[in-house]
Amino acid sequence: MPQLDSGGGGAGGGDDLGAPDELLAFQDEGEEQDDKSRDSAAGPERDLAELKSSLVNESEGAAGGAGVPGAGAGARGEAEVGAEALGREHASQRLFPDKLPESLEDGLKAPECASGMYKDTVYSAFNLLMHYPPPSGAGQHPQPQPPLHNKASQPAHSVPQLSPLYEHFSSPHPTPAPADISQKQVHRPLQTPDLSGFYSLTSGSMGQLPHTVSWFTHPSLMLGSGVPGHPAAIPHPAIVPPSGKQELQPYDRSLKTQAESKAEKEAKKPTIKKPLNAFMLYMKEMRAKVIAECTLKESAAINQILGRRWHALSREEQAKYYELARKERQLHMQLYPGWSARDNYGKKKRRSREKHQESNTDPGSPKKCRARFGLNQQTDWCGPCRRKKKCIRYLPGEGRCPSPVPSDDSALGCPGSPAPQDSPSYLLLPHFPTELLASPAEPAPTSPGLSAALSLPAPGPQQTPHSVLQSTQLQRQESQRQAA
DNA sequence: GCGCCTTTGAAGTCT
DNA sequence: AGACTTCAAAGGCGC
Repeated sequence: MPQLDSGGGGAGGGDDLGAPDELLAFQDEGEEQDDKSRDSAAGPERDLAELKSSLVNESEGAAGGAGVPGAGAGARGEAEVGAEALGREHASQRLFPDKLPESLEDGLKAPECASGMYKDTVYSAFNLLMHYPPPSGAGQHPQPQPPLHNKASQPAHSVPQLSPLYEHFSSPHPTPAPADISQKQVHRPLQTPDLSGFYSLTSGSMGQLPHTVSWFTHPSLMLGSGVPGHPAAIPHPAIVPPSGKQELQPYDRSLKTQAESKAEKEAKKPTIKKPLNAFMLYMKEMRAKVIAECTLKESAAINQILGRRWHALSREEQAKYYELARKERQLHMQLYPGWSARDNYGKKKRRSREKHQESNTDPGSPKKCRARFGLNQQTDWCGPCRRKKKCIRYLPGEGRCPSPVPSDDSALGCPGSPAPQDSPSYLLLPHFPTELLASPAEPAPTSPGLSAALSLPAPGPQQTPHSVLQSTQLQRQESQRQAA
């Protein structure tokens, strides 16, 4: 697997957490070609890669011109700009006075400005943590912040694209917490005997983040509950209160047994979210743009588009996000030394293994059906209506799909909209805009930017990012031969 | 109101 | 060790 070039300032850094911040190979058969084209940086394949990038950039540029708020700003909370943004802006101006006005996509567009994103995201934010002066009195008595800007008056592009963690901790007014956060948020660290082990950084981490410590202890960052004033009490974007239930009244609580209350406490523990990976950071940043360009709101479709865009990104562009994600993990690790991803296992979904097994044992389940007909489990819809959830070919009472999927792909498509042979799966979404069904080579006139927004590949053998679908077709043909 | 969808990546678990 | 599973974000949608 290709590793990030150390020269990219990336994963080769000595302070790795051990996580492989590597540019994962694409899942399609164009992987080798992509790698070769990027490695050789010459020839028609290189041109193609540039074309892809230009498509992405073009669409993103169009989005920026359309007044789409900076994706990061869009992904962030709505009303948290104000003094926070100004503070960041000032800090960034101090740090990178020459780059501040440039938007993130500017940094993405221009290879020579590839560091621009770092300036606006990783480094500015990280340096912000390092250098931004804590409020006077070691952060104990902050001066009231006058309302400096509202969002409308704050140019989106002037707001540095900050990753959630950096963004949050660099902000005097962190991501708005739930109104009842003071009642609900009981930090996991506060329930551990060793408070110092969590939000207040260890001595080693303090050495690494000297200025952030006092910043973190800013009273405005404190939770209203828990240990008032304790430096460990820091609201955090990665910390969410337990889903929505009101706490028991004291009287009710008194009725609970100790074990029950303990179990409830466990259940009500706020969840420390996983740090976002590179793709998640990218999605957060770009979602707003895609929504604006494609007038889509369905996240499933958006994510498919973003997934393709992600693959269309150059290694350097992806490296920025890998680096950002790496620093996110690093900071997350410092903030929550004892945290493990396992802590959140089972909290999000009750989609248990038994459920999966049940689904697998269901002869008409989509999974079974796709397997039966050689369809890809991840990308293929099962049946004429392309439903993921239920296999349309499953006939109740018969318990199994009656026949293999015909070779004619139109059988997979809804009437009147046959699925292209290599159509991306997002084109199969039920509510996908019809204009997006236009040929990738000939974008619909009504939405010329959509093709670019989707980063649809130019026709040609070298542009087959959805090899999954192609392999699916091969599998399908194979299954047909076997059936014959 | 919960869970699914959909994406990639990280990390945990299982075999 | 490798395969598999879960969870991060997001918002519409189905049940």
